[in-house]
Amino acid sequence: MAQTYKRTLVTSALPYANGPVHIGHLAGCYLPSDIFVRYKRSKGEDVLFICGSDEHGVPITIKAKKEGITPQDVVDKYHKMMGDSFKEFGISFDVYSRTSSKIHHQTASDFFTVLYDKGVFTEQVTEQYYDDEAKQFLADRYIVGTCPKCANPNAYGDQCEKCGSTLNPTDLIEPKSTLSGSKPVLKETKNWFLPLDKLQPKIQAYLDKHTDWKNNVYGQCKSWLDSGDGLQPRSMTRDLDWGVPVPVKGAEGKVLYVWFDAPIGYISATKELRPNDWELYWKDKDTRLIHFIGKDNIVFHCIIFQSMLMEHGDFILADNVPANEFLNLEGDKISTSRNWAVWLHEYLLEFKDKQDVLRYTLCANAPENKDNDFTWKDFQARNNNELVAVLGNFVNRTLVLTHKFYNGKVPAAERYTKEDLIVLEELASFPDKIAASIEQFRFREALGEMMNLARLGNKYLAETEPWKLIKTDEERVKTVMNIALQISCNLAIVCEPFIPFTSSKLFALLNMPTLKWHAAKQTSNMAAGHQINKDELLFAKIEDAEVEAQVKKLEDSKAANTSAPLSVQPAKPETSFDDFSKMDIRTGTILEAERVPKTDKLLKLKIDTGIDQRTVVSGIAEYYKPEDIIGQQVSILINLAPRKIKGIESQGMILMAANSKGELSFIVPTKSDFNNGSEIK
RNA sequence: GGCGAGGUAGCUCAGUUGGUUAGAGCAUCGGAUUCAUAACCCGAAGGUCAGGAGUUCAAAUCUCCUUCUCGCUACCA
Repeated sequence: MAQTYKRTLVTSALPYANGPVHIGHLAGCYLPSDIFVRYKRSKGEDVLFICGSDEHGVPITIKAKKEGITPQDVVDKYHKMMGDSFKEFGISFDVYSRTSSKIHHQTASDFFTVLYDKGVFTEQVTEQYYDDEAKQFLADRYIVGTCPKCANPNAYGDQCEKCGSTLNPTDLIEPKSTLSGSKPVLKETKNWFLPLDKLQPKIQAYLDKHTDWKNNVYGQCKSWLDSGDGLQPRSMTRDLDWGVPVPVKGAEGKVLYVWFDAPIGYISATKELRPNDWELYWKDKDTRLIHFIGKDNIVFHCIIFQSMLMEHGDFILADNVPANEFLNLEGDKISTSRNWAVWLHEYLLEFKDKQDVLRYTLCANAPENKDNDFTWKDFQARNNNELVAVLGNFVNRTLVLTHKFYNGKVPAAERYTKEDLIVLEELASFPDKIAASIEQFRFREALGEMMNLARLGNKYLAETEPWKLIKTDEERVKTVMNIALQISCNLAIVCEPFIPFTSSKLFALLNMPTLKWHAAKQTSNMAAGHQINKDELLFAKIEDAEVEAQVKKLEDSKAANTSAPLSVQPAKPETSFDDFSKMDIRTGTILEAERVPKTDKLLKLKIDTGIDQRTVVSGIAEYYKPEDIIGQQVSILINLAPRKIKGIESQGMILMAANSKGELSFIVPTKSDFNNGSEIK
């Protein structure tokens, strides 16, 4: 901690180029990093701010396929859209690059080669699904099949989106390639793994040096290291054709794992920005590297990427990784697929030129230590009660009075009273206070301090009452107004990291050039006789109707989602009667039921099948309590091969109906005299 | 079930190595005021610090148990 650095390299998580940017992204990492960087720049420090689009990975190829365009088309579209949004909101990247660029491919490829030549990777041959028709291996996302848990026939190879379970492609019942529709076959393939298990001691030592990281970040890293068997080797290559080709002989048709490739994007973007001296920022011990991310990226940045850098050997490691938690919206998780989000490009259509209002609100409500909720009501309140009433109002009354008394010319401070000196001293103390908070990544606190400066101004005016004093003591009023103007000017300086648009507007109103951080410690930035511009409001009130419309918009999209008929899964491929009749399904009755210890979903059932009594383990504990289902009639597949689950041999499968929410229900005869062992056919 | 992060005023959050009557902003109520976007300024009210037990002269802060929320993870034939 005591270390001092000559320069800072700030990276902000590379957004994935398959959708527009929403407020969660902004609050999570782009706004905090921007505030941090703007502050550093204002202090005159050497800082670079790096970002770009993450354009590889399977979801992009799937989206492309769905829309009938190429992956390049997809990333071109969103790269531009995201870049525009960031620019419009004043996120001041020094470079906004992309991982599909040539320089990135080269950089990532070289990086891999270095690790490969050093023998860092372990090679491992595994069986993966292969599509014979399309002649390629299938990424998890390219395989759909029936979810073994909720019977959703459209589960992906890595996850079922209906019930949320994490899957392996081999878990799927009736897997199907999304490329050709054919049934994939298992085929051997070689991939290169980063042996995180062996690197664990090094990573542990690295983390031990950074116990000052935020609780959520440090805790989550520890969770990975300490849980179960510790870190596991992870494949750094994938059988896919969209990405950076693996630069190894015999690796045709393979690309780098997107999480290997993406963080290297920070390096290539730096190269792009500073072709000649980029290494200064990545390889010099005097550089401080900071990754701003959201909490979903913690493991990749703190463990995997740092391991890569360590093993490469030439690079510095991150000094801090300030990750924010998640921002919710009106009480619900932000969701792209449910359209439960505030999109930046849409926001600006309805709140033109109000970038700073959103920046302010998101910073004030940033999920710094725990998940937080964004509500439109709060957005309105922050604008009306804080930006308008405190900051805007102070500046406005200062400007109005200056024009009224002095035709807009800054009066000279004639003689300071004791009270004046106290206010001036306090005024000069703000930059350091705000800076201290920013340096600790406490942006909401920093923002609060900034507003306190405006409060100081309002209080000063209320106490000195220049509008009254002008009738009795004109000389005194000059000093008072001079001080009020100095406060306004210093506000323009210290508010810049948070609300840069307002800052430049305020500098313009004051007819002042943009001043840097150190000037905010001065109390005489505005010289006597200086002419200010005509007063104008910094912020406008936001009316109830405006935010109500936004809430309604959200409610509408929620209604659209819930009123939409529970989606029905498309039919599976044709099967033969023979295949069907191989299954022996009977009615049975539950005799006993108990929870399987240490699981959330499993019940151990004893079933009378009419033929015998057998034990079945079933994942229905979330929907049925053991005591409620004793005597319950069920349908059971009895000739399914037995399988051990949590050490218990399960001899059959209870058939369940599953709706699109993944909820389960027993299927039973609707007439009474169907004894155990009745065939279902 | 395991691991991690949280649970502090109506709302959003601070509370440093345990130390006197637990803080801030917003909202509420009262007062003052009119330069200002019914804004500002002053003041008040509002908390068994999730619950319980323990350690201590002293606990929001340390230990244990219970409970709720979020994230990761295991189980689903």
